[in-house]
Amino acid sequence: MRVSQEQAARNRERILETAARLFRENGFDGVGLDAIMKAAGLTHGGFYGHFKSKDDLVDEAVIRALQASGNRMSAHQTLQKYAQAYLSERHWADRGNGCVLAALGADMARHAGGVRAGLTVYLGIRIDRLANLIKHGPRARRRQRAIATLAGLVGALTLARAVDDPALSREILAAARAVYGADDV
Amino acid sequence: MRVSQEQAARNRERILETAARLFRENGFDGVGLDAIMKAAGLTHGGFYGHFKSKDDLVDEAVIRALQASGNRMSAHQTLQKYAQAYLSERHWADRGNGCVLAALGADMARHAGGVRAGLTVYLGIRIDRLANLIKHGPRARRRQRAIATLAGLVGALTLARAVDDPALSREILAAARAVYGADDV
DNA sequence: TGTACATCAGTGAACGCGCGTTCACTGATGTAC
DNA sequence: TGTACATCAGTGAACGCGCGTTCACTGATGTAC
Repeated sequence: MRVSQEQAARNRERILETAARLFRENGFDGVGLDAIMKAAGLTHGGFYGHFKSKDDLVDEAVIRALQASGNRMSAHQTLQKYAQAYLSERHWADRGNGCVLAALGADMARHAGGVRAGLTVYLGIRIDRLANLIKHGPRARRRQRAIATLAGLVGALTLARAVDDPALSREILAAARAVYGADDV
Repeated sequence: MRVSQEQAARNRERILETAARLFRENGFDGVGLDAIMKAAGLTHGGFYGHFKSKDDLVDEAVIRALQASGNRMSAHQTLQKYAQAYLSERHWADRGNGCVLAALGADMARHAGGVRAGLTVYLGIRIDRLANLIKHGPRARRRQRAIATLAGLVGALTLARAVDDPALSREILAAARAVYGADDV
């Protein structure tokens, strides 16, 4: 049954958002088109009316999620506040809607195609913005600290999620908050 | 054709080492038993004489790789030297023999079974050792810095590998070396 | 504004391939005499 | 020490399932008159 063009556009959006969430929760290989389409309220056959292939969907979904987290970052006015939010237990628990770098970092490194190119552009922008949030020091040094801090956030969240023991997870997050969320960064 | 017990034990070792490498290069879902057994010089049918299932192999291979990187860490006498080696371009390029946390961090977080439990134990030990390498400050503060530094190393390597542009990869590694490999950490 | 028809978004069955797992078989190893 | 037989590590074909992809079909939408 045909559907209005507006509805079709909405469906496409919902597929993208659902995929962006399910990929972060289960990895690119950990969720199938069938599950994605079903979660988006459609049947799997209609997928190829919207996207060329699963890889195509991966590309678009990742780029969309990257932009979303970029916007989320921009809501914070200091590096410290961003770090506190990033390293919160809420973010730790909500992998599906959280940072793509922490949820899919290793997966993207292995993935062929447009994902890594999109990430490169996006990460450059994010580093610039983070560097601007740092107050003290010469420009090159601020950029260094921005990169190192971003790496610290991503690594801490990744480790806190990989570990099995909630107490250790909390300790990792708290330690990273103490170091990266401190005023002297 | 039957094989001597010593040869069988050697074959099991080779399967484990091959799997530990291929998993780091391609992810748990990115390499099949067929490819692992072939790379180990055997046929795939013999796999179940050595392991109960692929998940079982994942568990053993990860634990083995974690121990190996723990030994590698112990070879460095200061946190700074360890950071310099960890953030080298050599480590960046050699994912198959490098740090499991950077190569499979997100994958392990999603994986059910023994992998995460093994990682928890191992990571606790590693944090202890890193904290002992830090000279200044009270015990709790040294532990905080050890965790934050480890997170920074893992995150920086992950990002440097995920990005598409070699110049940006090198900049990430260099920035992290400057911050985490400095004497004041 | 109403009618007739072409378009096309979505459906669900089917295909083919890869991969984890099983199994009958082979032949060298290990052991009992 | 030599022989006969049981054991069992490894082989390769086969199975079954899941998943990406295709396709004939449906029926509501959009459009031409």
